Amino acid sequence: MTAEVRRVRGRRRTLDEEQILDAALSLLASRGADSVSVRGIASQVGVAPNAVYTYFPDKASVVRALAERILGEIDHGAFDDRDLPWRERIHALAADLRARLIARPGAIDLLLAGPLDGPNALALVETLLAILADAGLSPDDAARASYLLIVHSLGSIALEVAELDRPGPVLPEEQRVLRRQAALRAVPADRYPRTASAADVMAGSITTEQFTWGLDRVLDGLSVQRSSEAKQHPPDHPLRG
Amino acid sequence: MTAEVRRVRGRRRTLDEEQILDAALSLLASRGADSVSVRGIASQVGVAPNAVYTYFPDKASVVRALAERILGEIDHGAFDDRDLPWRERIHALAADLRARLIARPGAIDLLLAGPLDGPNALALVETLLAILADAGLSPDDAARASYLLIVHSLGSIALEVAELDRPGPVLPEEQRVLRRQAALRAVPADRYPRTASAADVMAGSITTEQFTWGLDRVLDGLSVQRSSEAKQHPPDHPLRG
DNA sequence: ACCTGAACACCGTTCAAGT
DNA sequence: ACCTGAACACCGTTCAAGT
Repeated sequence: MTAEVRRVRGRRRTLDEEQILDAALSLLASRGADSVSVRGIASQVGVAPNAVYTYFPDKASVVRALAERILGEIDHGAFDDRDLPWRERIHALAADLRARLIARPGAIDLLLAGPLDGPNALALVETLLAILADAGLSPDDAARASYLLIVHSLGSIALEVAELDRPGPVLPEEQRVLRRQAALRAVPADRYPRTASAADVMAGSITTEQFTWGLDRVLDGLSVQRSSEAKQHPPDHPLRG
Repeated sequence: MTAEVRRVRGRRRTLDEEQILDAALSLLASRGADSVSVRGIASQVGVAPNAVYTYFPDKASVVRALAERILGEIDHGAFDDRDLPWRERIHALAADLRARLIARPGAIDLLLAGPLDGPNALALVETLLAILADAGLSPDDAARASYLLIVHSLGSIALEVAELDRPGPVLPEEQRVLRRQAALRAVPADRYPRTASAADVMAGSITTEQFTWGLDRVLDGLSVQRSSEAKQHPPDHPLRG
């Protein structure tokens, strides 16, 4: 019955887990993933390095909590409007995730540092499964599809972030494309003829537009598979609702 | 005319770049990505830590060279048989890449640590573009498609490696699925009903079979896009050849 | 119970010195 | 030209001690 934790003896807590994660997030935003160190966090909150170990057993668990917290910023309620077409809902969810992770380079490294098995990661999967069920996919198809969509989204983000000059402030998309364009135009056409002549298109692969295009191709692929394997419910006409 | 570099004065080189990369690769295989340190490499080749800086300007360039070397292991010649169906050629290429990177956990982190702009990365893109051209895609479509395929492949691999208990030896696929299954079966069904009831299917998402399935969905998506935008050349009947 | 100081075993990198 | 020893500024983590 006593859910409250008794802290009778000894010093009061000067911090809590959230303040530690706040500090870590601010370091991540300002100076990149490498600066998210136990010592850096400690000095950010004004405490000795080893005081962090009062709240987390090791650095890995701080990183896990940080990844969870970033995923927790997503408002799942924004994507469960079943009146909207399911493709739109998935696009909105993916775009939201991408915008958040690109804005905080280094965050994707934290997410990919371990299994995505926290409550907020599971909530994200659950939301995706709900949308895919509304789209008419069977539970098994929806499970496979949700993983494929996560692979596409996180994979795109990881490749896009890998192009950044780390660390440093995030340049606007247009400038990043121009840099990539310059690099790709320097590709020797004698050795890489196809790459060289497609340089400008390849440079655009890190844009929002191409991310959306790729997502549409994946969704097309899922629709093809669905319509050929389960003809009893045609596309965009879910059985339920 | 004198392509040979003159080394008249001073000590002879006791090493070369390749030996450094050999040592780094063996560390990567035996003790994971974290152990690929300048000091670790140096002691592996039996030299003082700072001797590495004779061959590489900094650690980042060692990592770049290492990523390039891993991509260089792929035998592109194995995928340019134009008598084989293009889907098969892409599957073979992706499967080869995946097998190499899963066998060496940590390698995917090195690849995603910076831009994929080295000679071997470009050669990989060039090979993909050639296959996609054989498939009948326009140069622009092929460029977009090649990036999408790389995103899917590297994204799958990154998520799969993130599930591993790092560091340590790579468990066989079946055992990794069983571990994941156990974790997913523990998901509370009241809060995550869809995830919980799809636990066994979700557990299989890190398998070769699911990787292949996902790749097929992406390829389906590309085919849909191609057949609706360019009906002049039907699927699996390239214009050329 | 929580925080500190000090220490241990690392890390990347630089610099002056030796050959 | 190449390698070394020593140093600098880090890192994660542990441990005994103080309140």
